[in-house]
Amino acid sequence: MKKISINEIAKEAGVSKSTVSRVINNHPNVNDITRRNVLEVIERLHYKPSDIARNLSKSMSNDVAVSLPNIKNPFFSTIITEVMADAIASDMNILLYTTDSLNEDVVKKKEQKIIEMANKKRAGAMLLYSSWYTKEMEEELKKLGIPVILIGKRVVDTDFYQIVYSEEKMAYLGMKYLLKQGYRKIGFIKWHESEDWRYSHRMQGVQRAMDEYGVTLDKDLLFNCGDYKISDDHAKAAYVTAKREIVDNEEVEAVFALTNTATLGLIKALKEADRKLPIISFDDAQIFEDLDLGVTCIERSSEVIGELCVELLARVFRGEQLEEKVVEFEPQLVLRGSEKGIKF
Amino acid sequence: MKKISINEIAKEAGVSKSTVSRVINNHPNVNDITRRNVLEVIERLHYKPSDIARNLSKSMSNDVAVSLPNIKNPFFSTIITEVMADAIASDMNILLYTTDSLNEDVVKKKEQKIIEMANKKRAGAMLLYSSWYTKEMEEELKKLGIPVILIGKRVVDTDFYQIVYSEEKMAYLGMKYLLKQGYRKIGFIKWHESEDWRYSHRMQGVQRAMDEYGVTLDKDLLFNCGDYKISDDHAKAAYVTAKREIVDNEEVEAVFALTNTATLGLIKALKEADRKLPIISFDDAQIFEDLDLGVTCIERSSEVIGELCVELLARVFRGEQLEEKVVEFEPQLVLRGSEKGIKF
DNA sequence: CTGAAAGCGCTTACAG
DNA sequence: CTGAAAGCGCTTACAG
Repeated sequence: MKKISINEIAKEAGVSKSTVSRVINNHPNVNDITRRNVLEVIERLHYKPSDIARNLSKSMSNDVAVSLPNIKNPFFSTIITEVMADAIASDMNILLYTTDSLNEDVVKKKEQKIIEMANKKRAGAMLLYSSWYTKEMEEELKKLGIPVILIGKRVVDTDFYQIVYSEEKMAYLGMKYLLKQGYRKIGFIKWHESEDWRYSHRMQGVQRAMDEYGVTLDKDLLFNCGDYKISDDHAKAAYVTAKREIVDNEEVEAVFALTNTATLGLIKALKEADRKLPIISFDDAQIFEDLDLGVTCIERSSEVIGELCVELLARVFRGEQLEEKVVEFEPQLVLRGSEKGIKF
Repeated sequence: MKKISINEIAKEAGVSKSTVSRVINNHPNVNDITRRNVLEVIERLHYKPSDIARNLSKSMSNDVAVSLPNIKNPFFSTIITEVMADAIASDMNILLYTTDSLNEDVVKKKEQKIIEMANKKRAGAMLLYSSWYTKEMEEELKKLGIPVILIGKRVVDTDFYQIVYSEEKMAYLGMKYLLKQGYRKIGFIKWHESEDWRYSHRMQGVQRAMDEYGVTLDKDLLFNCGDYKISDDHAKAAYVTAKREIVDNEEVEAVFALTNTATLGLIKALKEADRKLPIISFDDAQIFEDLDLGVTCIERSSEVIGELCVELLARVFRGEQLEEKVVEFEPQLVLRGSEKGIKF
């Protein structure tokens, strides 16, 4: 079924398509009665101008490409939700892409494809959270020739806008608190650095806190989930790791889970063994509250980040050049009790 | 920064744009050496053909509009994830829209806007989950003139494809099991029918099971979360409701939570009061497993639904007319222990 | 195997 | 206030 176009409207209304275009775009210089007539025809024929034709002719775009690791993590779904609400209100469309993998190579390959797709779509802006941001990506993104907003850890060598939080500072905050509580044999649930650069930053934060307290890292207390290639499911991998290595480990006095999903897996394992270890979670999760688990965590507010994205996006779409290239967040330690021992 | 177009490539390669177009689209009738030459230029100039120009000229589209209530519910995020993976692999773009509200009027207004946006974008297909599907929506959707796939409860009077599950049957299954266990004073956490049609279907299922057992419904055991307009957050609303009306209610022998999010809130409230009531959840949730809560539920697999969407979408995009307009799912009762009393 | 030309559905100076 | 014409960046018969 063929869509009706501006030509049919023009013919039906007995005017040129220039005029139709003017009324569609609310140009002032249109005779009132002409306008009303055209509007009536548009209404009657259910005509909706094609964004694609319009974008082509104006060489602009009303969609923003959003690339995220996944959408199941509440952190990301919250961001999307915020951005979405504004997008719909502002007549912008969101082209959503997710990579959905923990494998660095897979992710990079997908991201490359995603950038290419956004490119072909001639998106007007791009929002990107990449776990492994590289010089090559920066180059690919630059070729888009559109404003890009990077979310996540700070990238030193970039020309794009950034909404950042310091992974290092977050880990530092959590670790320092545990040390302050007097714990010394602290275990870490993490992935290999090679699997995710974020963990190396987190470990730096841990290290900084230890240095302050004159404590040295005990390699035996680093529990790498990556060692068990069980699943792409973070929680499950952490669960297995905790079950095998932590639950019966008398050494461990407390655990710092370096991911909110890992925290979930850890809790499950501890619960099964009925071991009420003190734990702290890197990142909060709605579910912690829903289930009243009293999980102490280092929080970065995805709502706030979402709002920031909305704001930046709006301005950037208007063609504004922003002064501040980088917006940084202050993470916060939220005490809920689990730092003295998790309850189930 | 102006994007380079097919014209620049043609000029640079010393051929016409027709030829460039042919090599882009892998037409067979191109001289091998011409092709290689053009390819080289394309590579060198980082040329990516514009989807928007191409779509306009071919009067086709490579994006699918997806409209969902929200993206935080695992049921929906799973579906998107499945669809996404396939979309990226097939060079299709997903235009994502969510309504994010529990208010019927708000949702309807947003959906109208969403359909209009998809229309202007000239999307090639649409995937839609609507909590309040109406005749008017059907009409609006028809005007799109594209294949539409409805997910959710069965709509009797529609020409579109449907991927359905029976809410009635699901509720029936859960209720029947509780009755079979011998419970008679069964409480329900639900919303008002007026707030969401799904609940009326669910209550029909409940009724059918009761009829079979010759039991009559006790209105005092219907706990409507909608009565507390606390929050758009299902879990929180259910938590408050349960806390006020269920936790200290000696009458109640078991609870059927008519939403997975409600189940979460209920568990939280029960846990605070340390009341180990038997409960069943309508719908599963990943988190139940992650936390090892042993929640018995009626499950409909979002993975399977996601795969179905992918398959239908692929065929429908190819212009296929499918025989089967409706695909129905069999819900399943998954026993995990909470039907005898929730553990925390 | 290749190019000129028309067309996809809009917008936008330019005349009038 | 309005229309004819060119252009946005592609594709696709139609000739050759």
